[in-house]
Amino acid sequence: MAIADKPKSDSTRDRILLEAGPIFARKGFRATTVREICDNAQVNLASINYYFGDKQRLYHDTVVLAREMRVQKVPQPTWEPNTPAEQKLEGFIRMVLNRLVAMQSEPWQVRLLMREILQPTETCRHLVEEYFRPFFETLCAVVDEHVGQRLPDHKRSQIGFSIIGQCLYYRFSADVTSMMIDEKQYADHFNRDELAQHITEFSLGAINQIKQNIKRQNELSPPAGLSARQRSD
Amino acid sequence: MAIADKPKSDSTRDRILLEAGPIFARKGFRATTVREICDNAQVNLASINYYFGDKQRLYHDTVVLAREMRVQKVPQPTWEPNTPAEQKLEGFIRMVLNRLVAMQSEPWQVRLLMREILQPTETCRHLVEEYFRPFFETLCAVVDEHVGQRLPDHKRSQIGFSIIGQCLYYRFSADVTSMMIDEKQYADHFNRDELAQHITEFSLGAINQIKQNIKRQNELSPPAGLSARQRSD
DNA sequence: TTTGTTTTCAAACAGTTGTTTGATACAGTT
DNA sequence: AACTGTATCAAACAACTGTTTGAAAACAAA
Repeated sequence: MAIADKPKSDSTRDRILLEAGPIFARKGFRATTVREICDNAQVNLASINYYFGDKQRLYHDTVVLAREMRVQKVPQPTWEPNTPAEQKLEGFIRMVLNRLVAMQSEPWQVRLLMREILQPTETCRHLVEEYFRPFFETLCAVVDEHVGQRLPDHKRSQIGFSIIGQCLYYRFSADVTSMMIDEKQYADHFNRDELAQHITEFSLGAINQIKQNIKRQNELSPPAGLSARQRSD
Repeated sequence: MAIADKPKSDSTRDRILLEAGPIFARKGFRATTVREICDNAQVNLASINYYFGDKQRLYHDTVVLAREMRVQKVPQPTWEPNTPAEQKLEGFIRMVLNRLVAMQSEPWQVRLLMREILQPTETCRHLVEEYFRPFFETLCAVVDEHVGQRLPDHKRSQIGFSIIGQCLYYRFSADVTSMMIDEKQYADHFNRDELAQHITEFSLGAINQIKQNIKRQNELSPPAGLSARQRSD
C-alpha cells in the first residue's frame, strides 16, 4: 500500500524505469544497451548510473516494478463463502491466463517476469516468495477443496503444477504454437476465454479421476496402509 | 541416415561445434563470445569464421546438431499392432520427458532447443517442421484413438497442448519449481518415472471426462447437429 | 624437389559496450 | 551576494566484441 499508484513519468528516474522495462523484456538484459534506454527516455547517457548505480540495479528495479504492476492490474479473485469449487478453479485459471500469460496483448511486464522464471537472477528469489508461492498455495487450496480431503503434499503439488503448466505453455511456447496451428484456428479457438474453459474442463476431469482412483485404492487395501503402491518393473 | 553417427571430435570443425553447443545453451547466443568458444576448443580465433562464415551460422549448425543428437538418443516409441491406448499415451509422455525435458541430467542439447522454442530465430521454422510437428501429430493420433472418434481439430490440439504443457513445465520452470518445493520432496517425487505416471493419470482422467461430456452433449441435442454448443455469456 | 591447396596463426581493425569525469546549470538558503 | 547540494550534459575512457588480414605452416600431388 506504500506503493505509489503509478510512477510519475515526468521525473527522470521514472522515465528511465518505464522505458527500460519494455526493452529489457523484449531483448533481455545482455542485449539491451544503456544507450538505447537513454535515447528512448530522452535522458543523458550518465543518468542511469547517476540514479541506479549500474545497469544491473536498474534491471532489478524494473522486475520488481513489473510484478507490482501485474498484481495491481490482475488481483487474486475473491469468492463468496460458499462458491462451488468448480467455479473457483475456473476463476483461478482465468486469473493465471490474465496475469501471467496475457495472450495477444502481451504487456512487457509479463515478458519480463517470464525471463526471470526461465533464467533466474538474484531477483527471482524475491519473486518466488512474494509472488509465486502465495499464488500457488491458493491454487492448491482450491484443489484440496475439490478433492474433499487433504492429499499428500507431493500429489497436491503435482496436480497444481499440471494446471499451471497447461496455462504457462501458452506463454512459453506461443511462437511455436502459432507456427503449428492454422492462423484462423489459432485466432478463433486459442483465445483467453476458450482456453480457460478448456483447461478447466481438462483439469476437473483429471481431478475427478484421481479422486476415484484414491477411493478405489482405499477399498482394495486396508485404509491403514500407508503406501500400497506396486512397482511396475 | 546420411548423418555420421557422431562427429569425429578430432577435426577442428567438429571440435568447435561440440564446444560451442554447451556454451550457447548455457549463456545464449548474444552472451557467448567467439573467444570463449575458441579457447575451450583450443583452436585459433579465426577458425570460426574460416569454417562457419560467422558466429550466427555456427549457432544455427549447433541447433541442428542438437536436434539430431536428441532424436537419436531418444527415438519415438513403436508399438505392437494392438497396444492399448493407455500404454501408448504413457509411452509418449515418457518420451517427451526423456527427449525434451530430461530432468536432472539436462544435457546441453535440451537447453539449446528450449531457447529456440522461447525465442525463435530463423532456425526455428526448420525445427517446427522437422521435429515438433511430427511429434505432435503422433500424440494427437494417440488421443484420437483413446477418445474413439476424431475430435474437431481445435479440440484435438487443445488436448495435445495440455499434455505437452504439463511436461514442458518441468523444463521451463525447473528452477522456480525447485525453489518452491522442499528439496527432499523434489528429489523423491519429481523424477522422470513418477512424473510420467502422474501426467498420464491426470491426462487420462481428463480425456475420459471430455469423452463423457461429448456423449452427454450428443444425447441432449440431435446427433445431426454439427455444432450445438451454447455460449455461456 | 616444386607446385598448389588447405589449414593455422598472431596481429590488427573497426565498432560497441558500461562507466567515469569534470564542467555547467539550477535551484534553495544564508 | 556567496554558498550548497542536486541534476544534467558532452566527452572521454577502457575494455570487449566479431571479423579481417596476410603471412607462415602443413599437406598432397606432380
